[in-house]
Amino acid sequence: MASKQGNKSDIVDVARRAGVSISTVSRSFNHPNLVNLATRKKIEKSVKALGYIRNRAAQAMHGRRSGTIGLIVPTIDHAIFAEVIQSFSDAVDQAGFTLLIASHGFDLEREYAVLRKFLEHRVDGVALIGLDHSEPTFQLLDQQAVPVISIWNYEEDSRISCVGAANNEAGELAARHVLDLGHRRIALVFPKTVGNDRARGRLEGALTQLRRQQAEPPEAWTIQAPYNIAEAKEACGALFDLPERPTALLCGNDVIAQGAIYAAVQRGVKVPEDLSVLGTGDFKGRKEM
Amino acid sequence: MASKQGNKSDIVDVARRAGVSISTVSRSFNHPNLVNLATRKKIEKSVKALGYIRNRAAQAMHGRRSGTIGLIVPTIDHAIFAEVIQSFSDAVDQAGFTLLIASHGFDLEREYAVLRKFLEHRVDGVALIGLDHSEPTFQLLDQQAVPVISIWNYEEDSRISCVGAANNEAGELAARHVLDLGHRRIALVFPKTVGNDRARGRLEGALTQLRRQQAEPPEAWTIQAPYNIAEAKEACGALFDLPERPTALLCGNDVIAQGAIYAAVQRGVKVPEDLSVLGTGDFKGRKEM
DNA sequence: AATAGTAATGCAAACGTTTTCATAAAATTT
DNA sequence: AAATTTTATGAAAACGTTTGCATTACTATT
Repeated sequence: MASKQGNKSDIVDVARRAGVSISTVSRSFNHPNLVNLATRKKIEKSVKALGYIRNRAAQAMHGRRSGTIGLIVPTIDHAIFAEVIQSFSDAVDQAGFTLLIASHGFDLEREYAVLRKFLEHRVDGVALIGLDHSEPTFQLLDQQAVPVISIWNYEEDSRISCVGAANNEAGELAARHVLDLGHRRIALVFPKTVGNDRARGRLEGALTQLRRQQAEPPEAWTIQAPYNIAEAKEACGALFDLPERPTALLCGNDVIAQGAIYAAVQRGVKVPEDLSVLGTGDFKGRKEM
Repeated sequence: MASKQGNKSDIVDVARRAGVSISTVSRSFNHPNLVNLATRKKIEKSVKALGYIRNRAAQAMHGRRSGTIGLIVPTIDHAIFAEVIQSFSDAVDQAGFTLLIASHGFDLEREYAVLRKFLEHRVDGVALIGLDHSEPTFQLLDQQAVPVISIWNYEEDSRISCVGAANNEAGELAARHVLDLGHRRIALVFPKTVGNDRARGRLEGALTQLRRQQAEPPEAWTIQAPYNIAEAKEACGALFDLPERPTALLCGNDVIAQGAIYAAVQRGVKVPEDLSVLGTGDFKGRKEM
């Protein structure tokens, strides 16, 4: 075995063993074409023998890149974020970078703290989720001039580069669709919009469009429902028990839409014959069974 | 505004602005009690004014810790792993460390590559999932003497520290349970065991126990099913169509158990009256609806 | 009042690399 | 064969910190 225990060989050791200078060793890593093939082989051998592993920390100190990208999410343990993280991770990996990750549990102060930590590690770039961030976060970001991108929502006039869903547009589109279908009595079922820019955007978009076509729903037809099928079902149930019933439901997300359908079925309201239900999202249908 | 653009202030700038030496600045970060309160205040002010952010890379170079922990998982986008990652992340965070993460898609060579990458970043510790790793991975691990832990399965004689389920025991326990219930005609439905140490462990444990009590199932009663309710249902269906039917089903996981129940129901076999079904895992019941 | 501790600070060496500049050797041109 | 270019290498300065040692100024002890 080539390795003794507790060995932490550095570039100097490698150089000595290969009988060359450390500059040559460094060069053979970073600009292999500048060093003679035979020399390179010797170095490679020395590296293997010593079990040498380069120290990125030392590299990073030279103004070179740290080779890391930071991703800050609200939470990891949620299907939708897990998906994003996976894709992001794959891309980062493929580019030869390493991914730093942290979750803040929807707490913007923790988000700021995490960002600082990442900056201490000199990440070469950061990705955040969504466009709602604290002022200090925004300031830190452009004070440090670190490349940053926001994933999740798209807004024309965002303070940082972003890629994601254009929720306002989605809402408008949804409203236009049911209107085009001929509906005039349209109810809106959305989750709480405080601290939920997606829902807010969709709701605003939908309302804008409905107003534009003189189909703004009455107070009683704009209700709130949590992100939870059972509770959404209940909330929608109340809607059906009103004297005047809407002919279409615009739901803020697919979970609510699902609940709405169950509520309708329970009351014998036929979907889509008696009621149109539109969800926003792209849930896959139930695959199982 | 205190910050100009493109400012990359370092500890020297901070020291100069505060009118102290860099040693004092460094000390005020790392051993605040060794520096006079008034001085500390001055330094703090200087830090704020310059928007200075410490460089962990430079710190790491001093043999100090890098402040990072690496977590290598097969895949992120899977509920069970996402849960583990979330918990791990929280713990790492709380300890003031930063989490490096990577997934290898069940490819042990990629796992090795990722480990190397993490080692280049001088992680202070690594966590892996499961106990199946390539020989080079194991060697690298103890050659570099990096603290390592495996999450997922527990095995007495593991090469690396581990914490997780003791699958052999789980299998034995499951078998003992149905035997204690009085069953003698017990079938086993497990996923493929190649490359799936959990399933293998459980199956082995179960078989050991069944043999011990002279209740080893006939060839036809030991079947394979994929991790998928629909297909598991089908696989189990075949089992029920045999001339001689088992009275109990030992399933390798909860998904299979679910499929088994559906298959039974479909054929009018009553669970648990006519058939006992035991799954291994801790799936929550269906919450929705 | 002299002495011994203690508290607060600075100097300079170290950490493991990369990179600029200089130099030697080899290959090419005249 | 001399002059020029190219190729391969090394010496040493930098990167931004931490830390051991030395120094100074106080504070407590005798």
